[in-house]
Amino acid sequence: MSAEKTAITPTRAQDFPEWYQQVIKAADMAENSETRGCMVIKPWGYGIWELIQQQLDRKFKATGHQNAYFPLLIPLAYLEKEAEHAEGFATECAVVTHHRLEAVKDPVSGKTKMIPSGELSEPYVIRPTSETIIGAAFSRWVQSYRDLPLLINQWANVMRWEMRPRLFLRTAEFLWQEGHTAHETKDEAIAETRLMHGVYEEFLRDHLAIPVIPGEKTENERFPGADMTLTVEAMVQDRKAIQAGTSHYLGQNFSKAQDISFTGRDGGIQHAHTTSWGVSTRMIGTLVMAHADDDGLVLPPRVATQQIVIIPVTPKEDSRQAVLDACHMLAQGLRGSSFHGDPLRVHIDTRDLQGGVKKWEWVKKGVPIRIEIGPRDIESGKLCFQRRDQSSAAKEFVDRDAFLGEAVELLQSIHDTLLLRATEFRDANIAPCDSLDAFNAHWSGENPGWLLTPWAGTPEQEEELSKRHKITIRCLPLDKQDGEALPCFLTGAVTKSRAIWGRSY
RNA sequence: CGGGGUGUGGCGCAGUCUGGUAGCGCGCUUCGUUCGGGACGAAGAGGCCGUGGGUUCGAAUCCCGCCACCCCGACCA
Repeated sequence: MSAEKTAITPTRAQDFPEWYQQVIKAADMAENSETRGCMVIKPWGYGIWELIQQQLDRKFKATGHQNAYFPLLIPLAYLEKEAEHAEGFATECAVVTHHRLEAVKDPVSGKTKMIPSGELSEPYVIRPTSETIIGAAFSRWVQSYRDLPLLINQWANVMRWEMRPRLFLRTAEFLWQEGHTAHETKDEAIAETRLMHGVYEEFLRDHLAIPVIPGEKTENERFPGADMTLTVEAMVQDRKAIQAGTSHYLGQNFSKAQDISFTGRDGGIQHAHTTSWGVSTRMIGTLVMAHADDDGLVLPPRVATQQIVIIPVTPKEDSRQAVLDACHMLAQGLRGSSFHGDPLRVHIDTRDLQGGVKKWEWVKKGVPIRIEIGPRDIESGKLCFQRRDQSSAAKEFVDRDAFLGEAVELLQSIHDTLLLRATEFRDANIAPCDSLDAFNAHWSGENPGWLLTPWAGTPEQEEELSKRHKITIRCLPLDKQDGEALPCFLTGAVTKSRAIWGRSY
């Protein structure tokens, strides 16, 4: 049998990285911009981000956080306060050194050039993350234990001068949220770190249909300046890992460096315990790599810019208006339903294009449900619908009235299917491993998947293995730190702890 | 920051070796046929060939500089 035609070339099996770029292009989500390493996020991609924002923001508010906004530019001196943190971000910082331009005519070409002038006495760094500038504010805001906890979130853009950008996964500028909190005690701060870690896990699972493994980073992989970094790790279709979100317990490192201190219940001066946590537009890249197929994007319904697209089939002028009326009536009805608290997002595609062109456009954009209504359906009261989680040829015919009642269930079923598929794929690609020989052999494969091992090695031993196989410990899975005591695959030392190893983005 | 590559209508490319003033496919516009369907035909619009200088009667093409982007590494949400 000849290979079926796919909407995306190459396919995942042929060239995964190129397939990824083509999916984004075909779905019209984003494009590279003139500005080095930066992307233009187009409406279809930005719509996904807006939904992610709205839904996450609700969860942040529900857990007691408030939004605020801090400056894009950070005084260079702030970054020098926490040594480990500064060192961690130094090579990626973009620096603002001037505050005006001067028009100068080039004597040779006669063209006017704008030359930076007005050098700043103190340069600014474009925020790569905001711990330092938010910490400076916290040090002013916190005076007494009564001012704590301080629970702040910021939706913002940040800049990290990355050497190898890739749409959504790694861009020089990206959008994210960064939560920053200060607490009276270590226990409270750690509880907060875990709470938000849990929020991320739940969000990825219930909203993006991405099953993640919650775990802790090893010392080597920790955020610069953190005492503990929790992560949610997703496996995408080439079996690589993507860190989808992190939550850090920063101890008193930043509060001591930036003097976030307060008078405690006993009248003594104490330093706050702080946390920070964030997810970024990288989640959109993760979503693409987790769910898209060889026909393009596949959107989980909760973050689909449009959840249902209705394509009127109007072959004859005399029935045209009746078909359009039926489409509008159906859309109206559907918009009256709600899915997880939001009205259904329904679009009628009335553009004057061939039906097949429209269909494939929406397939490539990943719309969960496509509906067609034509003259024959007007008489019968039916409609034809197609699910994006099924073959692009599969069609179902149902009564329009019945569909109205089933639409929400249908969307949930699509979500469940995506989550189940991703979970089965992930679980089929995590192998237990207890010997060094098997470990070493594993990584020579093309797309090796992850290994779960008993682990009691040192950071130096971890680094050696990481470099040799181009892998990292993705995390120490939270639910696997107190298992059966087994010998570490490297050192032989008996341990109850397990580590997950894999290649990552 | 190292190694490679590419800059030509909206997109993808040919033309560059062997200088003589620009071409193909897709897309776009219009008309017609077709269509529960990613169709076809015809006509049409659209380009200071990345940028600055040099050689030449003449440069997309040769020489020098610069800039940008892409791919492969090291770094990273």
